[in-house]
Amino acid sequence: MLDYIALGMVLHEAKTGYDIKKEIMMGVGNFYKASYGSLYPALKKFTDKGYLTMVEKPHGKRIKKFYLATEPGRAALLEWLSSPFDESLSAESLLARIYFFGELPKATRDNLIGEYEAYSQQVLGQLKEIEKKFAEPGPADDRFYFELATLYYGLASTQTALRWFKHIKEGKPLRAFIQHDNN
Amino acid sequence: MLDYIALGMVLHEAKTGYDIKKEIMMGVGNFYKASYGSLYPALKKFTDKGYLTMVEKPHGKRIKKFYLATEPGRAALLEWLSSPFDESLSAESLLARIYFFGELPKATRDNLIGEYEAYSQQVLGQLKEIEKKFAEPGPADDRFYFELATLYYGLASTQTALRWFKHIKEGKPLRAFIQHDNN
DNA sequence: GCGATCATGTAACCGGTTACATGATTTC
DNA sequence: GAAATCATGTAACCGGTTACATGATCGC
Repeated sequence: MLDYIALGMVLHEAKTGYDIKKEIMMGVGNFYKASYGSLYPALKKFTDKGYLTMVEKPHGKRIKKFYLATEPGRAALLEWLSSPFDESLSAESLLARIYFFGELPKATRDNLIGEYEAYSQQVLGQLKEIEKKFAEPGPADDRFYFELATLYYGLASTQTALRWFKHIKEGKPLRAFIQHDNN
Repeated sequence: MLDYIALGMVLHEAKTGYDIKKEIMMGVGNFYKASYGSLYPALKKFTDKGYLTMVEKPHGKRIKKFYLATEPGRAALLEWLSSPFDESLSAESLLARIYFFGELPKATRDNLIGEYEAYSQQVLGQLKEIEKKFAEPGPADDRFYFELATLYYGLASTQTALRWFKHIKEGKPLRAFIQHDNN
């Protein structure tokens, strides 16, 4: 996953490993962290594979290594972005893909977001099933309070995800997605 | 992490590895998945450490192994639950801990939830800073649409988390946390 | 000149997954 | 008696982190 994220960061501009890490922190750091211990080997791997080119530029007494995506690299990224939804994909993986969705044709990404949406809808249904089972007795809210609390967190997150998918599929203005009132 | 989650699942009742896996799926499966390839070794590790007892019960031609937390095991779990917040903790790790918060005295857990809350508040501030930078120009919402979209997802999730922390710290009824209207 | 930060990497470790292996019990 | 699922494990692998090692450049 880190390998593709790094690749995505150098589609349009050559960057050093150091810069790529900063870019990752700023761009997807919200839900994904990278360390040099995995980044540099990943860059080497994708360079060996032909997905990246590396050019060395002297900078004073030192040599900086600039990485840039090749055409096969770009193609590989698009394929990664377009690969069909699979239940084993983590939320972070989905978010990382969507980060680069501007690279995909609208039809493709709408289709993919639709898949994510369908799955979230399914998860929501499952969580609601579980909720029903526990909520039935009525006053037994005390015992299992925290066990249930995490379930409700899941319900809320899934609802938010669903709302977000719809929002970005329709290309609505982003600021409208969140509440700007309190705090 | 799996080791502690498994331990938490056998605080009050002895279960087989197979049962523990099902319990994990039902209880925290929402945000955490376990596989046998990690579960069985984890059970062995904590049994060797004295955190779990294992008793074999014949069942027809076969022997089932039932695991149950020991007193040191319970103490270790409480210590894990109580360990102070640390930025490197994942959201899943936090949720898993909170799942077992019913085992902690109210003062301790309120204090911990307060720490989580403070950190989320800080994250929210950072995300809002980034948002401000991008939102400033005004009409440049088209380019970087998906890059920004993940930022707004982060903003919404963090807001939800904050609302949830406050909700459960006050012990409010859980059903009141989510919107039951649409769908 | 000093501290921050730029800059690149390696080695040991770690928590986990996947695939494999095996077979008993239950349900129909 | 077949299929589902109960039940326990191992071995190879994998994506990553942590700690270590090293040194140059920039801003003050």
